[in-house]
Amino acid sequence: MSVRQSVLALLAQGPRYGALLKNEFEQRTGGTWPLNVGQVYTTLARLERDGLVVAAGHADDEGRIAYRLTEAGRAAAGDWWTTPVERTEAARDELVIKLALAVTTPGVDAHAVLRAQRTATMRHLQALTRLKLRTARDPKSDPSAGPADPADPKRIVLEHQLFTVEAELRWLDHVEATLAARSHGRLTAGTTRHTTTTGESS
Amino acid sequence: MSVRQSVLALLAQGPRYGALLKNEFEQRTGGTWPLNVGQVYTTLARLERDGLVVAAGHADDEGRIAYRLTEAGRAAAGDWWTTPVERTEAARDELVIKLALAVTTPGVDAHAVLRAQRTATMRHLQALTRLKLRTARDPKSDPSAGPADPADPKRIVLEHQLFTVEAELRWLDHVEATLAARSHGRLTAGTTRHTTTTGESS
DNA sequence: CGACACATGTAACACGTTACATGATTTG
DNA sequence: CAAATCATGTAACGTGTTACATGTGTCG
Repeated sequence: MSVRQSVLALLAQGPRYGALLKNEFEQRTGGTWPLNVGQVYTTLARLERDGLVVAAGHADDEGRIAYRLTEAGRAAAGDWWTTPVERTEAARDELVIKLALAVTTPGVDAHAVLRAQRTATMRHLQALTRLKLRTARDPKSDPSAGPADPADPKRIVLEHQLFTVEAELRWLDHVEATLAARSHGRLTAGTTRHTTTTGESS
Repeated sequence: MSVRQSVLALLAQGPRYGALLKNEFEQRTGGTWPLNVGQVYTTLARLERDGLVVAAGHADDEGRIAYRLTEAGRAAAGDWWTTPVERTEAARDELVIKLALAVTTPGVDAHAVLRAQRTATMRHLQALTRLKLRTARDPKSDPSAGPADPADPKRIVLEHQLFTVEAELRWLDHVEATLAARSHGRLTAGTTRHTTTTGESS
């Protein structure tokens, strides 16, 4: 629903045409998520089908076709701001499912899965940290703009990623520690392998 | 891809029929994610189309039709365990997108959005904490089973949710603090409204 | 027998996403 | 003029998801 809602939110600022919506979405989300133009048009078509937007009819001088919100559309856009995103139903997270299955599947070395994931997550965290440092001393294109805009969407998005990845890492460590504690008492299953240094498995 | 991969992983333990796959998935993920049986069948059909599984042909005495992995299927299942989940391309997160747009949309009170979300997230966190406490002293159905199974998928999933929600909360606070700092120095844009108590916008 | 639970399966839709076709305008 | 750019739009596919139709035992 993110793209759909975003298009609504952007249109709430005034009529826009497809390609502009693409650009505005990408800029306003800090260039984090590329948005295929085609998807904007499919989204607009679906929104029109649902009576939330209407096309301005025919193209202007440059072939652009603006869309604007209907009353229902304006309501939907407004609701988005006031209604919190519901995390009640936990999202199906591939990593969590994978680990839950891993620890309950005989013959699968959950430790190996954990270690591989940890490495990848670690790498990701480092990449994000580098990105943050770089962005911090290069705020968009304004070399002497003071202490960086607090409302910079790029910053907000990046920091969310950092918080999230850090949490994932902590969780991985936590699970590993918990699992390690088990192996201490006694070596439970015969299928569990402990390769001390290598991380590879054929 | 989660359902698809999960079905592959379960089938790697041996042939299964549809309804059994549903049950096993739900149990092994701690009952966190209900899985519509119909989806199992559609998934199986798609896996068969892709040559990863094959049906055992005709139903057994009780009308069950088992599926088993092909060679390609076995390979795909194995790859899942060794290949880490890639978070490189940040997932489109509705909340993050929403806030990024909120802080860059004139006329939208980002503070109000933040506060509403914070309340909801807080509530969610409390629900999870309660759930954890309850589960802690009631490990599935074994009243005297010692210090709870470390490999309990329910525990793993629940803890991931806790880590994640806590991170989200920290992030929300962080953004709020950052934004608040801005209002302190000087009132930046003319479009920014500071409704001290109300959170409504027409 | 009738109700219920179990099991299979299909049809339909949602959103996201990409690849491709087309036209117009700008620019070297 | 040719190439690049901007813009629109469609067709097709992928996964997830639900609603519904159907058959088959079991049990009171």
